[in-house]
Amino acid sequence: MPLLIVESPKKAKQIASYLGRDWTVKACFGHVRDLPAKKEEIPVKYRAQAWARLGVDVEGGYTPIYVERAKANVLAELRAAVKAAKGDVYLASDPDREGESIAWHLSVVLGLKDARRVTYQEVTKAAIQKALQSPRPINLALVAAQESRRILDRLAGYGVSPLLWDAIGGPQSAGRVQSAALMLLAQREQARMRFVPAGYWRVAAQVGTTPPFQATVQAIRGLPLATAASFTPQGQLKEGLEVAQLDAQKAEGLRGYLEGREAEVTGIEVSPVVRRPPPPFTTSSLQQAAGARLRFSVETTSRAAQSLYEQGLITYIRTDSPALSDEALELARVAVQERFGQGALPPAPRQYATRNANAQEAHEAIRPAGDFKAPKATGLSGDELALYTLIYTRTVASQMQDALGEKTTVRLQAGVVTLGATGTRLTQRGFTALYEDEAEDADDQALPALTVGQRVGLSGVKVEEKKSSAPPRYGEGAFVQLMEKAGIGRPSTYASTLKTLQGRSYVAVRGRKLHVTPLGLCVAMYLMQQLPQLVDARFTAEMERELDTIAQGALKRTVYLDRVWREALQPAIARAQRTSPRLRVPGQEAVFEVQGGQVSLRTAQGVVTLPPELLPEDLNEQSIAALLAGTWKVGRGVRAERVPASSDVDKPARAPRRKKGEAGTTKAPRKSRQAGGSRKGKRL
DNA sequence: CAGTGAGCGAGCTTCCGCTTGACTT
Repeated sequence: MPLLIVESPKKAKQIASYLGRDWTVKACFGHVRDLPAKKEEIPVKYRAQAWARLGVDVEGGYTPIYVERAKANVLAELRAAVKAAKGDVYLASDPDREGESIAWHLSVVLGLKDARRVTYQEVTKAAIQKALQSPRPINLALVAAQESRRILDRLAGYGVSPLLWDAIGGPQSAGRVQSAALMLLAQREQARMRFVPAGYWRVAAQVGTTPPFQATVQAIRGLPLATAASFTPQGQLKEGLEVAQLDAQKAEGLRGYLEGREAEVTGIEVSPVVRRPPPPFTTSSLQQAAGARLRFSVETTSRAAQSLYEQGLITYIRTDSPALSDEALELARVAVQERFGQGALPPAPRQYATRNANAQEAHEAIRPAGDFKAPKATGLSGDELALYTLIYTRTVASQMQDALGEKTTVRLQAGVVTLGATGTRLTQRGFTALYEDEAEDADDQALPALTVGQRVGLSGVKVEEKKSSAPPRYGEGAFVQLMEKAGIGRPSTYASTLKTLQGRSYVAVRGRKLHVTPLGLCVAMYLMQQLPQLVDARFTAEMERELDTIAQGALKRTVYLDRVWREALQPAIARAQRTSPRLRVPGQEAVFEVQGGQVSLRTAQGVVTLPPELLPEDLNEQSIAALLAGTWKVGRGVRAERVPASSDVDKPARAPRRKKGEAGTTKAPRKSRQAGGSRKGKRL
């Protein structure tokens, strides 16, 4: 009886139902071998080698040591199944670089002579049967690309981390993905600390039509009024920009000038607006949307999605492709037709392509599985119902018509002052019909019918001083999307990278935003100075290009690894200073110092060890004085948790217990270090 | 003489990516 091996047990069950009793289908649960993680995993015969710690013979052609990683019973079951199949085995791991590698490791571990590799893009009976008819040998060039990736990550991670043990102290870590991610966050944090806000004024008047509408001052004597975009991050007016700047007195004068004055409509522009439905979900866009709309953390989303997948309600959850299978396109179109009628459907199904250059597209989009159960029919509740509804709605919406409308821009002249207003009106709701519970854009207003030359009255003039704001900190979802765009990490690792950064206390979540801790800033700055190539997101982009060349058979693995290791990383590690970094705190007369994994703040008045919950945003003159006096407490001088905006009120209520858990995650590892650190517990 | 404590030295920490339960708390 032939044997088919796939990665996921869920998929195995599905495929077994297609193939019937003539086949055995087994899961290998992902990778079955890996480099040894720690000393006791290194086979005894290698332990004396200088390179043994790395698990890769860097002197002998980068030969890796592989040890079995899978749970013992998994491999035992596979071996028994291979025996029963008399070697008639098909390897159907995922159709990407990692999947090819898994197939190769399986062929070695299971002693398969002429391994038969099969791949398919969608899990349907027809696709599987077709795939089984054309098995091919394992693509060893693609395996070499994966092996290069694995070795590079090991050399970078295990090569650089020890520098941090010396320079920072404690169980610190560095890696191609986590350090580049940390750097992105640190750069944003630094940009915020350096940011100098600039003041500007917004002046708006009510226009006395029926209905009335709001118009804002655009220009005075033809000179545009300064806005946030007129200033540099240093708070200076941008070079060569001529704008009108107000102060309190001038703004008040302008108010008096406009109040009760008559204005003339001098221009009306109407332009068409087309809004396309958003594409079906990938791992990263689902995490982003669930964060924004349901206020889920990345971890909450991952957990709920995994459960929905296991219940057979949605397709595979770790994917970088927004594409829908033909079957799914049809089911989504049926759902649209049943609810909104034929008119809501575009003539042809909409197919979506990824815009991500690194996408491997081994799976389709995240969508309802099977027969597209309506959310109400699933019997779900709580987080899972909310997430399923989000996925269902997004999938169905993706097969609906565009929303069409027109945007009207009006210009008014009142003496020397030019005012403007815009309004958008939808003429065809299209997919937005599915999102009717949504609040409209705050800027959108209905404009009355106007004609050029018409005279209208201004009243209720409001002047408001505003400040340009620093680039915002990332929320978890937005950051996952940034990682994807930068090409660092994979759908299966976005959540765990965030967890690693928090577990190491480099990053903390406060008010649903990602903050870099003082320790994270010190680590990032140290790496930036000593190993700039590692923290550069372009390192990964370059790696991906080279791996592609290896996969095409046009570049030798050893040649590439020599270039990144022997000629670049290894000498940089050898040259690196191992002294602890000092980091000036922007805007303060203070310096971060770090010793034994502990960050202290040094000022002219003295030195104080920073409490673990202190974040850079907490530092100002008052808090530094309190720290030195030993009276600082978290929450003092920190804005209270944001009260939900009114538009959030109708969203599903979130259980408060989760917030508590999130706040706790950053504390535990630090405590263990302070206690002397012999605790072996793995938190990650 | 037995117990205590200071001081010293050795050993440890770590990567990324693929997949799920089986464990506690």
